[in-house]
Amino acid sequence: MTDFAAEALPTALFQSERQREIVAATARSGRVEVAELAERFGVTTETIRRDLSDLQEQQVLRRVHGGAIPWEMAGFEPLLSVRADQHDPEKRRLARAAVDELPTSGAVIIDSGSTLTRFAEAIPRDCALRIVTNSLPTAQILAELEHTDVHVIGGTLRKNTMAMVDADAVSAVAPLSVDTLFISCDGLSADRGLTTPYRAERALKQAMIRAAGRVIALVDHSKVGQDHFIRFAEWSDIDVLVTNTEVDREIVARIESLGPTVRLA
Amino acid sequence: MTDFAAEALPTALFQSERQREIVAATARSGRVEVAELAERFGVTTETIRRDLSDLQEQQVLRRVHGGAIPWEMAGFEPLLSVRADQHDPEKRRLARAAVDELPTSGAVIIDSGSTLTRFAEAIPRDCALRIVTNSLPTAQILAELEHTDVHVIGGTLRKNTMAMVDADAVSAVAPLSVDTLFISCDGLSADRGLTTPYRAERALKQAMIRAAGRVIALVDHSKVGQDHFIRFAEWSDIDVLVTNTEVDREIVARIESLGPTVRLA
DNA sequence: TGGCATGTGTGATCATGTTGGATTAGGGTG
DNA sequence: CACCCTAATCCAACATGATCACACATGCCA
Repeated sequence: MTDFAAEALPTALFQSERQREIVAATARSGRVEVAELAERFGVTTETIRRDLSDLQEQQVLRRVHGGAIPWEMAGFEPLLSVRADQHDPEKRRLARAAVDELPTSGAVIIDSGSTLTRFAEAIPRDCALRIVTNSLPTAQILAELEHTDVHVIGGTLRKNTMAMVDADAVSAVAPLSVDTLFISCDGLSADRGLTTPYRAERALKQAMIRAAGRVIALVDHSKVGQDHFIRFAEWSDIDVLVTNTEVDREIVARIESLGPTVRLA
Repeated sequence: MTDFAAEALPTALFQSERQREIVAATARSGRVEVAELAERFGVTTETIRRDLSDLQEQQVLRRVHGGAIPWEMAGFEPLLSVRADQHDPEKRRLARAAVDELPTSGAVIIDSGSTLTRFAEAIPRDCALRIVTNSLPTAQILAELEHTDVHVIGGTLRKNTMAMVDADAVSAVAPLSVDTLFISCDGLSADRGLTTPYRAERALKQAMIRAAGRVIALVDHSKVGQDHFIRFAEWSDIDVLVTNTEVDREIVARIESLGPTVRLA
């Protein structure tokens, strides 16, 4: 019971002040409760509920039964958010490095995955390419690039990755021809190439590889040396592998002997 | 506790002096109240309100209901995208009403547009449908419906609407057959039906209408009576029009005589 | 005389409380 | 696992008082 903020405030607060406090409390403790807030501010639970609804509309926090939680902690699939939390700085690092691999003109595909969403964030604002993606969050970020044409691959939305990976997506990718593909995977090794635990991903990723003249794989070091059940690319398919400096150098050497250039960041 | 209110000033102050004092008080305590200031300076609340409006224009403080707070403290910039939207409350109202038109099973299409994004938010969490949409924000919201299959229509992203409306989108919609379509428009009138200023939208919206057994139009009252250049649907295409109670009742009557049921919310 | 600053009055809007009826979460229990 | 129960929570609708915006009136001073 951290009662540090329990001092009864002498004056009634403005709505905006109260809402600011609620946001701060939510960010601090990760969760606030309606009843607790009502008591603390000396208002009814209905008022607090209205505050929470307002703040939810402003996308500052998200309502849950009985209270609210910070916006960024909500909704997005455990898989992606957990991973993002885990190796986020590394992913940003290699995303920044991979920007060098963007062509100066033409078209590229950006695969789905949290690393590639970080990559999309790292693309300079003056970029003037045609970019194709099957990832909803990546598309959203790319939309802010003024001079870039964003093309979304349609299909059934896989909710844990927020990406389209079904047969519709494959047939939308098949006719494309792009300069560069930025792809990711859930595991890779020198022996088995790029792998994923999801069968559905295989056809799409292979279609993407066929569509691209040049393939750049962005994979953080935690996945290097891990194998999964479904194998979708061999090393001869990959032109450049971008990963973190923390990676096992011996594996890097073996991969490089199989063709790809490996860049560390 | 500096009891600065004790400086009861015998002489009436000039406006500029009073305003300077208000700024100082706001900076000092982080908040001022209209009534309190009025009493302190011996002027009416209306005068204080005018002062606060002036000072807000000079960006030294920010008005809130009942008083004002320092400019810089009004922090956490809420995403203006949602809030800046015109007629947002009305849209939410009619979105809630339109939920009744959802079938209990089967497939539906949800068109793009801010009203329909509000509609997606209003869909109950236990909804178990297959939902097709060409709107990125709508897809993102639908992704949280656990039992719902979300299908995204691919194509080139139109950045101002965050939706796909090109030829790719049309050919993705063409083969579909769904129970209900929820559609919007930029203008409608009894004479000219549903219209939009965007030529590209026409083919897609017509394909959607052809794909659907039942068509529900969600349009807030501000668009009723407005005509735009491109006409994409006649009233015989529309089964139900959901709009706000503020709408011109005479227009409603004329529309109903042409076939559609009109629901007011 | 005209431009300001200010006061006054009125109807609109806003923030909050209140109430009653729906929903939901979380336990049991079979 | 399905079912039911209970209490908490939520939501919509209405009521109320405070606050606000606007139009207009007043008064002051160059």
